[in-house]
Amino acid sequence: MNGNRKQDTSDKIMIAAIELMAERGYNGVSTQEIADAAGLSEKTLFRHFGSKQNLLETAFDRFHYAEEMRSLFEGKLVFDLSQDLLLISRKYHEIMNHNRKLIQIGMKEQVNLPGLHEKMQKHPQQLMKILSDYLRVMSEKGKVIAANPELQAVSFMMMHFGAYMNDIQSSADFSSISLDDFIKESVTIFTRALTP
Amino acid sequence: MNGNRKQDTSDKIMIAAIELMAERGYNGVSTQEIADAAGLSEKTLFRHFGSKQNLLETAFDRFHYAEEMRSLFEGKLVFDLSQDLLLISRKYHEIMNHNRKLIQIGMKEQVNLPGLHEKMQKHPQQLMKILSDYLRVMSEKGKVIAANPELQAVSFMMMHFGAYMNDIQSSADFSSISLDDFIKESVTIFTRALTP
DNA sequence: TATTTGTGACAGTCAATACTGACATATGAT
DNA sequence: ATCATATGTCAGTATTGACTGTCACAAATA
Repeated sequence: MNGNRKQDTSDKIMIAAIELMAERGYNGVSTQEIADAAGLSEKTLFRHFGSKQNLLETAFDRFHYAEEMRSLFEGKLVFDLSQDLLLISRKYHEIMNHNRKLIQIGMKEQVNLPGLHEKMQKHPQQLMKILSDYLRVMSEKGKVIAANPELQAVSFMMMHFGAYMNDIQSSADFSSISLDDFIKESVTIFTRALTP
Repeated sequence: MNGNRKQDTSDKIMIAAIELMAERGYNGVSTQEIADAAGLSEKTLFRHFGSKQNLLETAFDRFHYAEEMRSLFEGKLVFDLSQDLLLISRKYHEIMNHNRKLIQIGMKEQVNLPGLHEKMQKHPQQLMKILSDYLRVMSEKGKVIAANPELQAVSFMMMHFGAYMNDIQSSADFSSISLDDFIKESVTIFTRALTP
């Protein structure tokens, strides 16, 4: 009915590639395996992408969820520290989970994907800017202790980055602590620490 | 003079392997490259280790710094929250840095090294146990608010795990914030959050 | 000096893998 | 029905990479 048969197969291949490479790394997966997983022939893979390298790069550009962060929080921050930190940290994990596979690939390959690292750190950086700006304003409002907003923001982000990385690595997470409990605890801690 | 010529070459090879694999991953490095980097012949590599797989496993066992954590803190904790958290977090980064290359390899390869993940998480787990025990005692002493010590300990560890991972990944860390400043900030935050 | 031990050089095996070309086949559009 | 487009099949190339065997050489040891 529609003429996007080509796009569909391209997508299938890219999705299969991402799936496999996230587990075994770029060099750990063959083009044959990717094609099999996509239910297509290896030849088709090369017809679409020309090279394995290009396949990964294209896949990354296509499926890297790169929303403008700033707009996500427009009007959503109510300047209640606890509530806002909760919103921010939930959004953070939401975005990171959305890009989970790509992040896993990026962790493994610094060499096969030049320039990937910058893309991957864009979200966290944006978010950190938003958070430190927010903390600065809150400080001016007298709702947060006057200190170094950057340092505070970094600390908060690092905590969640750590939790996320821990989650990603242990396929069977035995930490026995749910992500949501952790998020709430982090908010409690920071609220108590930063409230004057 | 001494008969450890054999051990010396073995070590050279293992060190070269660790160095290269930390950057490019297990599949990203050939035995030829490893031998070259070690200044030896490929044949020697196989004479010593039999297989590439075994080389990595042996290297891991040999160079994985796995100190008994408990003894490191015997008598060192003075039950001043700020001071003790500082000691613990510094020790954490010290140990992680000591195992830096191996951790980098472990992040990339879940598949080529079965059982590696457990070894790698031993330190953090031990440390977390120590910290949560410590917080429980502090709580009983009335020096820390009564809450969930495990959750508090996890939060603290996650923060430092995140900082460490961030450090490892960005070869050129543009975060413009020094590790020591971060450590101090983390202690400040938690001290303020946990003190009654 | 004679012997053992560790290493190098070289040639080679065998399997995997990225990638290509030629031809046939299916599917949708006109 | 025809035609263009997208895919499959099959056979093949070239390279790489893990790993082996053989012989020669150097150094420590006895």
